[in-house]
Amino acid sequence: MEPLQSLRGMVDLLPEQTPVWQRIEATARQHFRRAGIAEIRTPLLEVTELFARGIGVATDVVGKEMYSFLDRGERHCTLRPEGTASVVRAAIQHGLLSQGAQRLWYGGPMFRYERPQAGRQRQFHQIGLEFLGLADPRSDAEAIAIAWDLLAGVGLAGLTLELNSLGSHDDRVRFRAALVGWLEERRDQLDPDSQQRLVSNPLRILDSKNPATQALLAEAPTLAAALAPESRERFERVQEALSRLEIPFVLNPRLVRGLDYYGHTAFEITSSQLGAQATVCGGGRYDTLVQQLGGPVTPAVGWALGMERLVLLAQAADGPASQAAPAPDLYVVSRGAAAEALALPLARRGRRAGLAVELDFSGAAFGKQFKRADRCGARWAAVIGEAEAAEGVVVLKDLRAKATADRRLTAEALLAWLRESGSA
RNA sequence: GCGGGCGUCGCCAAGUGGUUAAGGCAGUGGCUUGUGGCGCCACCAUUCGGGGGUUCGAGUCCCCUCGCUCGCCCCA
Repeated sequence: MEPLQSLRGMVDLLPEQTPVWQRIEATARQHFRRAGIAEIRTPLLEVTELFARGIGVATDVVGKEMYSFLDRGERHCTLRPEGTASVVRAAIQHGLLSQGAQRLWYGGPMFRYERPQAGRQRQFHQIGLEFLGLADPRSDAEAIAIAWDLLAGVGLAGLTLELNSLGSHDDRVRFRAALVGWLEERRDQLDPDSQQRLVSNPLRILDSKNPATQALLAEAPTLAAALAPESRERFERVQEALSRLEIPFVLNPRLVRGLDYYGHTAFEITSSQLGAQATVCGGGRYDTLVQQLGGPVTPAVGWALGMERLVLLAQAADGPASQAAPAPDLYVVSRGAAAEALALPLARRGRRAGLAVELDFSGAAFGKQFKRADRCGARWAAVIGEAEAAEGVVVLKDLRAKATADRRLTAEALLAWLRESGSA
């Protein structure tokens, strides 16, 4: 029989990795709770049209990366490639938007059919934040600050916050025309990818990695120059707010987010330690999305951060040592039918009393069982052999001490003693 | 979707055409029918991701395929 494998790009998180994830998730929850942000959970599966309308049909995410299929009822379904569209859909569907501003967070798996590489899987995990109904430039800064502090809370340093303004819809239309006009005249100097994008998505040419294209772009009209006075002022307010929070940022005029719904503030938090996929967190303002999905006119800001990339950085930051599984308080060792019958009940009583208890079913030589007890880091061993079983007693052995005398106690006395000694 | 690298035991890893595939860790059994962390002994890949081919002979060469990985694209 050929053993089956997980699908390409679908990764198992084994027991030794799970603690890092839990730690990060706990940190995130804590930061959200302090900031008064409530969790929302939405389905992993949505109608395909939600993403087509929300993210934009012309984007790569929608065009070629979605896990889409027809269900038994002939509905077009898609495994969510990102979280924002679903959150907005849910907020509209349940009338959350008529109850005032919503400060929400979500977390969980997302799916994108791409070639896996460092920091990128087909099923990956994001934690995201969405502020719905907030227009104030300071809310952009607040959202960014929460991301920044959360990342710091996980213990990461050396991150860069890159900031840009994409302006209003009108600003972008104006700029796009200017940029396309200018680049058309120099089409032959563009790399093939960028030539393609001249028609499909001209703004994306700005963050081309091609050196020649970048050199050319240095002379090109800039987005910043195309911003209307109100847009520019708004962007300045965001920067002021960040400065007051003492959050350092770098203006990056080439920063263009990939999804259609972004306007005005756009930002990314990047790390130089991640290889090609440097972005840990990305987000921005999306004042038109809610309306586009059939809801009331509602300003919004949000971001998403990539768990896999965060885990990569956290592991690099605090090394592999912090991942040790928590050691049990008590390890139950038994040998002989009568004794073995008592082991599980004793373990359960211990657990009910609040102790972390593991037990050995092997019935192997005591030496073997002690070896295992020792390896798993248990503080104490409870030993039941033929004699103890007959006497209704348990031997408590201190695994940390070298030569402390063992104690012979009843089960009750043993558990009481452990509780008092502070092991629980 | 496109390019580069790689694929030998659960993990790490020798081996680069010649008869029998090192070693370490982990695991199992024992030295010690009932007391651990050390030590010692034994066991643990008829087989080198899979399938074809070349050859007297292949883990070692060729082709295909699958997987992993890094990069491009894109993005968190």
